[in-house]
Amino acid sequence: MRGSKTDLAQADCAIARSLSIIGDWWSLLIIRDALGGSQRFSEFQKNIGLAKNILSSRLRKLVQSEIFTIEDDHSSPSVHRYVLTGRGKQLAVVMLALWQWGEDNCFPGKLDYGLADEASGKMLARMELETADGRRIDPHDLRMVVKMKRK
Amino acid sequence: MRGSKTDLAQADCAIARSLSIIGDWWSLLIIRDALGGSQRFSEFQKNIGLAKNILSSRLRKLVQSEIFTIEDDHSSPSVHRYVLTGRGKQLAVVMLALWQWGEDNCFPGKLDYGLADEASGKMLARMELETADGRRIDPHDLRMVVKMKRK
DNA sequence: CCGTATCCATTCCGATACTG
DNA sequence: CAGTATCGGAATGGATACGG
Repeated sequence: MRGSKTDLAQADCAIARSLSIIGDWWSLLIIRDALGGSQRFSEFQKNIGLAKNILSSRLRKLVQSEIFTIEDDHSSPSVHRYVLTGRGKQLAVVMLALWQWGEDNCFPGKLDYGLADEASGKMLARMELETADGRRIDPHDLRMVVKMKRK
Repeated sequence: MRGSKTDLAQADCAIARSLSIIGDWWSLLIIRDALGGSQRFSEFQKNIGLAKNILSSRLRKLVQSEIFTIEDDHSSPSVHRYVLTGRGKQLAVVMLALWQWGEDNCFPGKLDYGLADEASGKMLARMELETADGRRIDPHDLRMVVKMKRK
């Protein structure tokens, strides 16, 4: 098995499994675009600026992984739309976390724009770490370990 | 410029910039391990199971990106520890988001373990989307857009 | 307009061998 | 133990050409 990639899909870790599905640039950027309302092949290509063959293969994989479903567009046959599934939409939490981190750490001058909910027009709040009983944790003080859940 | 990768580091999007730094499997898995307490080369290699040359190059990149700093270990010279910086620790939010998604969507039988804070022994709470005024949003109802911040 | 197919450069990855 | 060096194979990515 030289040169073949490790398969994380069966790993015994939720993070590893997530990454096996969405752990590359393009997939996450596509999903980001979709969360903003894009549905068509050409929209993705234009907004993200990646090659068409890559977009094609990523979309195929994401459909297989049930992040998107394909629906027909009334406007014309042989035109379809890529619509996020429930699982796909749930990735908004991951997106917001990535946005937040990038905003804090990748922009020397502070950013004057952020993520909002379009329907209400309201900005999205920062996400913070909390323990199950509602106490905030500063990431600096956290050591994150895996633990059995209590019944 | 055939075959060369697009550079996302200067993109006008916080998510894209984040991904330019941590947008690959191994980096995120290394950081996950570090959040759990790992600091040494061999620990990472053993826990994650990747080739040494890859680990070496990833650690180098992550040090350059100021996710880790290198500190000496008293135990022996020429042994050093990879210690997470503040920026690095802040990635715990991203990790938790990825864990949550993977737990919900990548495990057919529900998982009987989760992420906890080691010091207090308490489980970490789920993260939810909220608007700035504290109203919860179901991902299903969200359309995420970029918006100017108000002063 | 929506993709698929092909070509080729670059990067990624794993195995191994090697140095201190 | 902590890496570096090198090698071949695989996957990724961009450009372009093509078909519906």
